[in-house]
Amino acid sequence: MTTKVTQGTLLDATDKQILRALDDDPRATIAFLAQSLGLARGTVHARLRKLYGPDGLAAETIKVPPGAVGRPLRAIITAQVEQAQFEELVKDVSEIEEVVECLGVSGNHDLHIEVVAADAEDIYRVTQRLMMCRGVTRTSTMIVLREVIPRRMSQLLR
Amino acid sequence: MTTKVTQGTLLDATDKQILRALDDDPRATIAFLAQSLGLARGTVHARLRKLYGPDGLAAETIKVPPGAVGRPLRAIITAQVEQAQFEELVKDVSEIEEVVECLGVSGNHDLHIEVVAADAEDIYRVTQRLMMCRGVTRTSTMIVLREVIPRRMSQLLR
DNA sequence: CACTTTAGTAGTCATAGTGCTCACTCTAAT
DNA sequence: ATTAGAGTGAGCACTATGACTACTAAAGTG
Repeated sequence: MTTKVTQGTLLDATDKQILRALDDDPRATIAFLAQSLGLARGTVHARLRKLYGPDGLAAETIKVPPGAVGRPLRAIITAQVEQAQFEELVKDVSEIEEVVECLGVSGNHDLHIEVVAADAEDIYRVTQRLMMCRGVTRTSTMIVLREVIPRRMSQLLR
Repeated sequence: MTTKVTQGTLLDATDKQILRALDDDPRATIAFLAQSLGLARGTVHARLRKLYGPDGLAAETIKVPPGAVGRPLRAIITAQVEQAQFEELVKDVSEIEEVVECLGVSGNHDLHIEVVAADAEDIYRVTQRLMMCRGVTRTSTMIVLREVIPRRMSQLLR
């Protein structure tokens, strides 16, 4: 088995089974997992300790619909930046709490920023704030009209 | 308090506190949460039952680094589609397991698809498969070079 | 205003789960 | 053949859970 759960190592079939079951029911007990997966309780216990441990693959996160925190709108903002002051830029962008993710991508645009907001005006304000971040030269905003496939990971655990 | 946790309702301060603590430590016990947040055990128990309950705001999901399941590369693919056969298209795209999310967006591109893959060749294969989905007329691929700000939600729980 | 509803607190209880050991087995690698 | 790593099943003391109680406080209704 390929079980060493450290950076760069893969999850084996048992890890995936456990994580999949946990995705179904995040607060399932160890005993329940063991029983429903046909494993010994100690085994699940040990796996979980590794998965959640210091250099494990921290395995869960909150999945709050942005609407539940007053920000039902989503937008994708792409931004072109001057490479010079990159670290300062990252700091500036990080401070915008509406920013949910920021990726550096290949292609015409340098940054790919995902944002949640209360309404259209709010998105406008966020865009303005982004324009004021050090190094940002241009932005382009796309509003998310529909979640065609909501974010999913469990299909990767097979 | 604004506590009815149903669709369209907001999380109140207590819900947010609990979820934030849970984001830190997904497997924290109810007793621990109660103690560290200065609430009665029964209160946390009741809140959690609602949050995770049938019409609660299902609150956690697995957060597996795609590298841990053999797909260290990420890409954003934008696709233009013919509106006609939309439902069929969604079905086709859903069947591609490398697709992690698919959003309908405003602007020039109709779909905004996030993909994980084993390597560049794998991304190429996924792109080819997307092109073969009913209704897709054009795609454009951006490789994710760096996670400038990793996906984060907890800043919204304040 | 009195009344009802809803949420929280602090306490109890029986049941169940946890984290930990141990001795044993199985498998793959040396 | 021997060793190292993982899984098993069992047992242990300890803790957490879920469900209950009686009581309090705040908010909404007639």
